[in-house]
Amino acid sequence: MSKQQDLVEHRRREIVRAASKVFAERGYHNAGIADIARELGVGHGTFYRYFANKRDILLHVIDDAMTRIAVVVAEETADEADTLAECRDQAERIGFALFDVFIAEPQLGRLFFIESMSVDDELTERMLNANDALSELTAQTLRNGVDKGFLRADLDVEVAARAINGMVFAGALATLRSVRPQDRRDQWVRTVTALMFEGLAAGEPGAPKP
Amino acid sequence: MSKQQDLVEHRRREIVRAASKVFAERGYHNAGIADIARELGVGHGTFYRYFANKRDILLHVIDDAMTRIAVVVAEETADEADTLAECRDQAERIGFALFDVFIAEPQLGRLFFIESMSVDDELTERMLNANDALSELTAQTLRNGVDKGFLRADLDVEVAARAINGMVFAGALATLRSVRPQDRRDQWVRTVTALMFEGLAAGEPGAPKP
Amino acid sequence: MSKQQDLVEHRRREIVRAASKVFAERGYHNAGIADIARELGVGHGTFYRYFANKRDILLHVIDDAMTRIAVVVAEETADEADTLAECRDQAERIGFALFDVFIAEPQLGRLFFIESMSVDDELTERMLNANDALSELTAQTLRNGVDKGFLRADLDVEVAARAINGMVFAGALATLRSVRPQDRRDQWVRTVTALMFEGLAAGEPGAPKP
Amino acid sequence: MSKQQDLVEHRRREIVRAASKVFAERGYHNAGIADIARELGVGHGTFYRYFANKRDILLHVIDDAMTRIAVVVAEETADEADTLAECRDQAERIGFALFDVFIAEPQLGRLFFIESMSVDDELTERMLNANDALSELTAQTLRNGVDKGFLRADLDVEVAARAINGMVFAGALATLRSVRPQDRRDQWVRTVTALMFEGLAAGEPGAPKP
DNA sequence: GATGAATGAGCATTCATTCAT
DNA sequence: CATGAATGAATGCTCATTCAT
Repeated sequence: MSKQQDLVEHRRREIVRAASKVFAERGYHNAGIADIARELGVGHGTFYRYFANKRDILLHVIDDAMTRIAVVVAEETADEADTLAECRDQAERIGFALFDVFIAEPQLGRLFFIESMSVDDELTERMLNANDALSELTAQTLRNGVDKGFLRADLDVEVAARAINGMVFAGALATLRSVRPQDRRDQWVRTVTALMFEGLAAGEPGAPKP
Repeated sequence: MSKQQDLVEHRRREIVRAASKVFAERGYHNAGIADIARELGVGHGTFYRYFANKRDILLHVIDDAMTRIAVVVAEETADEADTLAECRDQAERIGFALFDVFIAEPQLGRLFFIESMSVDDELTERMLNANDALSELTAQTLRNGVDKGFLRADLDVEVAARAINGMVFAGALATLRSVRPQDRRDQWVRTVTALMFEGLAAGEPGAPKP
Repeated sequence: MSKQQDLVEHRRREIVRAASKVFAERGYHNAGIADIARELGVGHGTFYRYFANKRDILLHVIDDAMTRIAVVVAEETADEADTLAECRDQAERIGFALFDVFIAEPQLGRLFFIESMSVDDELTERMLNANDALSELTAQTLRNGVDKGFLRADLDVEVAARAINGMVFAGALATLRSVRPQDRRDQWVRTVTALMFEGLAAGEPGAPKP
Repeated sequence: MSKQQDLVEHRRREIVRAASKVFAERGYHNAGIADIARELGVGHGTFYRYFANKRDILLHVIDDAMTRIAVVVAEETADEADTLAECRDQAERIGFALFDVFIAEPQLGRLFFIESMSVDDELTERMLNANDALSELTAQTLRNGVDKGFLRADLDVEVAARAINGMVFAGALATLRSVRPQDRRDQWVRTVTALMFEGLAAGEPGAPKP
């Protein structure tokens, strides 16, 4: 009984995995159920035993991707930093972790940023909500820093959070192209962290504030 | 003869404009040639007198979008800043200008970031190249600042440029959702500029560098 | 403009005609859109320019059949008979006319009695309603006869009407099988009319024979 | 061994019973093997141990239905009537018996008249043959009456038999719709019998009434 | 024997593209 | 030049049937 359900769960995961690959490679619209079937070496009728329809598979593919990303971020966001240095370290850790996720599964970026946005309004909305949720995580971290006094008091936390996430996403997208993405990881994370915390300006004492 | 060509060019522009609207509203894959035809009030056979196929129309739609964005950015990037303050002003101007473009044509964001990435590999590649080009523009500006000494000497210019563009894109995407995007413009631009130039850290004298 | 619409109407009729044939020959469920297309010598996409889907075509096929039957029956039912002899004549005329319809289009019987009943509940209901309507026509004729005194006063008009229609349908179904149905027409109509008006019982004095 | 076969026979009957119900409720084409399996609470692979395929099950369902009808009719047709009154009584008995069968199993009508005719030519043919057989039973009864002189000498026995069966079928179909079919039984049988034996014509002297 | 997971033939439907008018 | 009727390739999905367990 439990074995039965394990088997079912295992098969579902296999399908989601294969679909992830195919959707990422060919895109949701250009990929046919037949492609996923071939990828998995099963008959295409088999899908419909595990998922209601093509969109349903994508939904699970996206959920899967989202979960893996959320887990990483949530893990590193759990603890509150008490000093600027801790906060900076935390930011670097999140950066490294996220990069590692996207490097480990090059498909993830495409699924997450592209395919999920081009199917229908409902799914797009869902992704934008997910984006909001991730931004909120970042915002909480920033808010903590503002409250504890080691981040600017006048920071627009929500906007800054979104902007920071935008940098992270740009990094993730950059991995889509580079042949050896891991090489750029340290470079990216360090640069973005520095940009976030110290800004671009050459470090004169007492950098002016608006 | 020249009048002929004007007419043709005018018709082409009309089609591109209508297709922009329809593709942005429904998405490339969900939009049919018939939808664009209806939007324009012409027979759908007419398209094939001006464009080779559906993809070809999208290509021109994207080109059109890209051109409008590039023009704005190039305009503001033309002059070289000589001081940090000038550079900061320039950054703000670019930010405002970009926001204005995306606010004026809410479709633009969707076309540029989403639809253009989910058609086929060739077009995706093209968009990533366009992204590279935009990043290079930003990078030049940064490089100028580094050379003139008012930006950090140790800045990884390429990565920073991409990260900054990522923030800008995040802002553009944010306009996709907000009902009154213009309200958020100043907020965004100021926050991002501050983040870029001064960083998040509360301004102690002599902020530490890595 | 009017010519345009004529063309459309003509095409619709052609499709209904072809579909009638194919549905009658192979049955609704066994017939594919491709079969109808082949019958008509057109591409199967053409259907979907004129009808929403397969069921929609059947609906029109049935409507068409029903109309042709209703017209015949209504025509002959229009006048009220004043004497038994007139009523008998009217019955014979209806019988002949119906037979002629079913003989002329051997498909009609199958479509009307069989295919229309085996698609879905809604359509079945519709056919049973149509049957009710036909029965009501018969019932009116009988009621007229009862009122005028030349039909039994104690006749259960509704039931008798349905029973009579049952005989007519049995005749129509009989044409489905016979190779030369017209040969049986006179036989059937005379026998049924006699049965209706004089009954089976051997002729006691006073019961007129044809 | 005999016990084995009993078990097998029992299972076959269970399946036929369940299939009767499901086919009658949803129609042959709309019913899936899975529906019958669910109805019976067994795995759907089980069917194929007892029947060759879906059509084979229907065949047995129909046979079953036909047998139950034929038994009733044959039972009442066995004895020959010697007088008009006996013949009339016999007709009423058959009518009552048939009605009772269709009332007891509302599914029967649909299976017998509708589903059996819309699967394929071979099965349709078979049903028409069964109809012929039933008509022949009726015809024999009529022939007996003609021979013995209490039915019209000039009766077209074959046609009359079919017409009479048509009335009976119309009654059976009427039960398909009515919510409380038993209420209409006596009405129907009396009206049809009267129609059969005395006709519609107002009673000239000598025409007996029930 | 019983089961139900796997299968793939089969089909309705869509829509970009063509071309006769 | 413009049109839209016609087309058929392409594809998602269903479900009867098989067969390993």
